[in-house]
Formats: sequence, structure tokens, C-alpha cells
Amino acid sequence: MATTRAGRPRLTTRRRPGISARDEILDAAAELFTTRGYTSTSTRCIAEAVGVRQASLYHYFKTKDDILSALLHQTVTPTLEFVEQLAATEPPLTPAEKLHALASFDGAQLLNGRWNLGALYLMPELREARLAEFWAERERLRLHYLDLSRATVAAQPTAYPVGEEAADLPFRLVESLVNIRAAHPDRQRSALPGHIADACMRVLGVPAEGIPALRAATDRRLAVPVG
Amino acid sequence: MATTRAGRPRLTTRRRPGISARDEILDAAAELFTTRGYTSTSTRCIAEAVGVRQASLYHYFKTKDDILSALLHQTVTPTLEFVEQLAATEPPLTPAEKLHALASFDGAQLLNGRWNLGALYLMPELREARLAEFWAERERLRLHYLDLSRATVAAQPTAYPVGEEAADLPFRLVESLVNIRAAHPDRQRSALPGHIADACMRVLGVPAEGIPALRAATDRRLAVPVG
DNA sequence: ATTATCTATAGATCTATAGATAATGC
DNA sequence: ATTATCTATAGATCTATAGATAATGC
Repeated sequence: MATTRAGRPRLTTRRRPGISARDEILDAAAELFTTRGYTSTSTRCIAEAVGVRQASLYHYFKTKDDILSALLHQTVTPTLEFVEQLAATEPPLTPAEKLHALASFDGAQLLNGRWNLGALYLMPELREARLAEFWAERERLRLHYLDLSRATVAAQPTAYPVGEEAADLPFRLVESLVNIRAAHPDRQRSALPGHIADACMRVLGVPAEGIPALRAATDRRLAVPVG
Repeated sequence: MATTRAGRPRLTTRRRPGISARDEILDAAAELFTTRGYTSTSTRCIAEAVGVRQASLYHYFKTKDDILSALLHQTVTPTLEFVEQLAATEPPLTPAEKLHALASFDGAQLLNGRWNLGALYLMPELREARLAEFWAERERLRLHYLDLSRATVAAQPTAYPVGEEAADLPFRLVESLVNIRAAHPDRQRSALPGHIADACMRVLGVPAEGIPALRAATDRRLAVPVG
């Protein structure tokens, strides 16, 4: 029961009740940045979506960039934590098991957020120095995918070996969920991450008959709250 | 030998000699839009990159949007033409052959352009009504991929069938070349489209031993100037 | 005469800051 | 006293238009 907090009252009643003013701003910004782009979204636009005056945003964020930065960090952190949990699992998982679980988890993160925040990754205007910290985290995640993919390829004994170039593709397949979501905003998609994880295996040359077992193991792993 | 054309002379000498003024503008805009984003790139910025005054752009393009629109159309048209050529080939190709060739061709288009124009597809601010004509063309291309992918999946007799959901993935794999190029701008990449085309096959459940033949056929097909 | 450029500018933004104001909390 | 909001605005853009100017071409 949020009793009224100190401070001058808003002109409008709250539109996103139940969350803090800071989160209201992040939520509105996430919606607008992902649907209209970062530069095209003015601070006035965000403020209107929240129901406050433009200048009021600056009580919570020093600059417009800071809003973006907060949103971006929110998208990588949970997946990086999940990677660490996978590495610590006992008995140790095979690379294929880890990769399958990672792709499923990461895919679900990208699809189930309230807004399609992954779409932000692809906007050229944010390959800027001021976001270097975020990009470094994202690159760390890509390298985890790459390591696991290489190990998975290496473990496949096949007469028609899959090239090392395939090792970047699982990361890209999961990333493509962003585009799929953008193209079909209202499609039923809870099953997609599992299918993408399977596709990652096929792309790396894992024989089809081995994939159902990987899927079952991942489903068990993600069903219990991790940690 | 371009003799001096009519009109008041520029203040600066040409920086991109040998092409028309309109193409100079398109080239500068392509570079800036793909590296800094559309909205973040001002018309003044484009003009400076060309070496003319900001207002001079408007002699060639009615609005900034028109520059973008010209660039976007340039990216889909050749691939749609290639699809038509594939359909008309005699004797008829199998769906897998067509898809493999399409992925290779489209991938090469995305990678070999002077600028990474595919990066424009992903910018939310251009899902705008004024670009509807471009998006309709792009959707036509996606549906070609989808049809060929479905037919390819259906043709695979396997005990572990690949789901129908996989049929959207070849289009996404090719599209991911945009991200790969953005992430590694200077990587050697002439071999990538072929690898992506192979990966499309694996993702659809085509058995590994069938893929080298498809690759060889595509390479032959793309070596001769098509048409 | 026609063309491709230029200069100048209107009018509409947009971000961020300064400082006033209206609540609560002590 | 502290806090969250408000009003007002400075200063910096940005797009597009009007109209002048300096070439070539007939």
C-alpha cells in the first residue's frame, strides 16, 4: 500500500501504478526506444508517456543516455549470471548441454521481457564510447557462446565435419529472436527458445538423434528456479 | 571524362570523383546512416561528408526520408530478381537447391556492399508508414525463404523430424550477417555466405552428407554471371 | 535559359539547468 | 528539512524553403 510520498503532487494520476517513479520512466522509455528508436524518442515523449513534465525526468537520471544505459545493463546481467551457474553445476555438464541450456535461457529472456529490449542492440547510434561498459559485457556473453560452440563442434565425430565458422552462429540464432519478435509482435512464442536451442545444435552438426535428450535435460534445468 | 557541368561551382573540390552528385549523396548517407543511425545523422552531416552545403541536398531529394528510401530499395531489388531467375531455371531446381543458392546470393549482397546497408532494416524508427512500400518488398523476400524452407523440411525423411518452426530460421541466419559484419567490420568474409547457406541446410535437417553437393551446385550457379 | 550550387533564415524542435512550489516527515 | 514535482527558459540544434549567384549550353 504505497502511502503518498513526499514531494509536489503530479498533475496527472499515475498510469503505471505499483512501481517506483524511476521504474515508470524506465518502462516508458523501454517501450518508446524499442518501437521508435533512441534518437527519435525525445525526453518530452518519455515524460508524456509517464505523465510528468519533461524536466522531472532529470530528478532520476542525469542524462537521456543514463536511461538507455540502465535499460541495456538490465538485459545482459541475468544471462551472465546464468552462465556462471552452468559452469558451477555438479557433476559438470558437457559443452552441448551448457550451450543448449544457455540458448534456451537467453532466448526466453529476450522473448519474455515486457518490451523487446534486444532490439536496442542493433541500433548503430549506440555503438558509442559512453556505452562501452555495456558492450564489454555483451561481448563477454558472445565469447561464452563461442567457446561452448567450438567445444560442441569439436566433439562431433562426423565424416562431413562442420567448419569452425559455424561456431558464431548459435549466438546469432538466439539474437535473431529479436528480429522475429519485431516482425511478429503478437505471435505465440513460448516454444521458440527451445526450438532455437535445438537449431543451435543442428547448426553445429550435433546428430538429430541426440537432440531430444538435450532438450529434455534443459527443460528440467529451467523448470526448477535456478540457483 | 566528365567535363564540368552547368551550375554554380562547389566551394570544395569533389571527394568522391567519378560518380554523379546524387550518388555522392547516397554514398555519404549510406555510410553515416549505417554507422551513426538515421535520426542521429543530420542533413548537415551528410552535406559535410559530400562537401556541399546542407541546402544543396534538396536539389536531389525532396526530403531526408527520400534519401533513406532510395537506399533501402537498392538493397532488396537485386535479390528479388535473383529469386525470379531461380524459379525460371530449367530443368527445375529442388527447393533445397534454390534455397541454398538464394542464401548464398543474398548473403553476398549483404556482405559485399560498400556499406552495411542491411543494418538499416533493424532500426525501429523506420518501421514507419512512409516506408511501407519497402517493407512490403522485404516481406515478399521473407516469404520466398519461408516457402523454400518449408518445402525443404518436408522433403527430409528422418526419424527425428525438424519442426515447422525451423522454417523461419534460414532467413534469420542470412539476416544475421548484418550483425556479424557490424561486430567485425574488418574480418575476411568472402567465405561466409557459403557457410551460412550450408548452415541453413543443417538447420532444416538436411543430412550432412547431402550438403557438399548443394554447395558445389550453388558455386557453379553463382560463378557464371546470372541471367 | 537552364542548371547546380550558394547564402540566409523561419519555425520547430530538443536537452538540460535554474529555481519555485507543494507535499510529507521530524 | 527533505523530497518530488512543477514552470520557464537558454542555447543548440535540425529540416526545409526562398531566393541569389555563377557556371554551361543554345
